[in-house]
Amino acid sequence: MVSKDSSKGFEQPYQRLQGELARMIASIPAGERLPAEPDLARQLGVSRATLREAMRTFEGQGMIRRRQGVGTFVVGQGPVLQSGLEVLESIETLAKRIKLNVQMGALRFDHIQAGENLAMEMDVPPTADLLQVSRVILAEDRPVAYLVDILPENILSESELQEGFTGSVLDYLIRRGSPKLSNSLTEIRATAAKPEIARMLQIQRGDVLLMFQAKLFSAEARLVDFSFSYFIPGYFRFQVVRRVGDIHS
Amino acid sequence: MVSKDSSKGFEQPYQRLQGELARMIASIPAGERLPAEPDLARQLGVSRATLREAMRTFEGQGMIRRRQGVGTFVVGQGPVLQSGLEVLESIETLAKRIKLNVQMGALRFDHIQAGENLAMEMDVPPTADLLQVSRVILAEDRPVAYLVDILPENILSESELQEGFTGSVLDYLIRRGSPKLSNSLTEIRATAAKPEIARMLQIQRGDVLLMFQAKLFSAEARLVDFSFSYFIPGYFRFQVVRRVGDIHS
DNA sequence: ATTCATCATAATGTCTGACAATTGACTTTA
DNA sequence: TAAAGTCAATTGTCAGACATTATGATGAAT
Repeated sequence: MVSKDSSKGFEQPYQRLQGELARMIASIPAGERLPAEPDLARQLGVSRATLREAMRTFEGQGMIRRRQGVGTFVVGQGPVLQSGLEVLESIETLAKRIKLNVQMGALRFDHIQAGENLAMEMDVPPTADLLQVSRVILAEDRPVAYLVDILPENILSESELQEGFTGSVLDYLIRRGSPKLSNSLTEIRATAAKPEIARMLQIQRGDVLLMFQAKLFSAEARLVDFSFSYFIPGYFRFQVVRRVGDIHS
Repeated sequence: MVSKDSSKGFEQPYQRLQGELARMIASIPAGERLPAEPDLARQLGVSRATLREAMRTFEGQGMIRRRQGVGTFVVGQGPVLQSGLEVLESIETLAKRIKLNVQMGALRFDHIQAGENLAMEMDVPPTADLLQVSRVILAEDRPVAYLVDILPENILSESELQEGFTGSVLDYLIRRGSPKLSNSLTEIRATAAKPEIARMLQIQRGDVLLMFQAKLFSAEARLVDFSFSYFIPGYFRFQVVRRVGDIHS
């Protein structure tokens, strides 16, 4: 049982790697070279094989580029790191990175029953009790987004959210640590503002909004959060790296 | 110099792997288990390390889920494969899959000079000659999308496109095989239809459109295509799997 | 019979070391 | 000067081993 140094000791090497590598890549100017793999592996305290697994994912997201015989380079486009859609993060986290001063306004809780449509989408009985959390996100005191989260009551209760809720259900669930979250399936749409939402966001009815409709799944593949996010164009930049698909069946 | 069987022999192992693994994953029912890594590696003719690099990327895209001590499983959500944004494919390819009868209309070529803005975005001299390809995509004889591609003249010329162009610059470049394409950086926006585009799409000025602004890069990290895609909501469903980010600096 | 602890088994996670393939710079040579 | 050859550095791949974790089987205790 050599315990390996591993100062933290509570994370799997790969997870720690993912974070440290991301920070390192972000800290290196575009176009610059990363240390050679053997050096980098030593420096990060993992084997080259494990390092390469992580590198491959970052390469897949277009953050780095590797050339055999030459080296690994940080690719230009900074924005990929800034707001890539591959990683799910809260509006707050995202906004902080763009150095926006964000606040939450018009918070509202509603206890609703699933009903036909929601029961279909969320795969629960139509009589299921749900908690609906709605709020406006303000940046520099101007409304920029309207967020609605719908969760089963047994996953999150209103009383639990009363304190320590800063606007992001996602961040709250991550902090709480249970259930363990894995990923979200997000559908991207453009929509016109309905009267209710227009009023909340202080825009005109019919104005253009970017909308994410997301299903957040736990590690056990259970749906824990069904959410609608409406964004006023111009405040956020959402980007995604799409690899050219060789898959032509 | 054991030449390894490797029937094809012209691709790097990893690239071949990516395709074969994708097909294999797609062919396995959701929830089912993949063969164990050592077996799978043997079956695909690569080492376990190489296989794991590929697996890691598919895991990152939410297609598979691995559990230590148990195995690797194909994750449910069919939509991931159906119209996930991670893979770049042409509107035609996408439309075919949804079984839409698609056609191209109002094709138009323009020879333009880059100018200030385009020169910035595309990283070319302001005097560079560019080819602009615009067209409307019709589904069931109704306009559903308006596409504009802008390419350097030396990459694609009008005369070359005169024959065999079916509406997708991407598909054409893939078929031609040069330059080799790697990925695109796509920004997702919502916008109101400008008069010109509204006329093309037979909608009202100011109507809501989903818009992709994409930069397509070659394997040498050169920009080969700068494109704008406008979609009328309701005909396509764009989805993306976002993994919960552990990265909290 | 039921419950609990223990063990064996199998799978992924990680490590080590090596060799192959590619690139770029340097050296040598015509 | 220009071409060819050499060499070192770097990523790509491989093989084998051990570590860690989850599952089911086994047997003992209740």
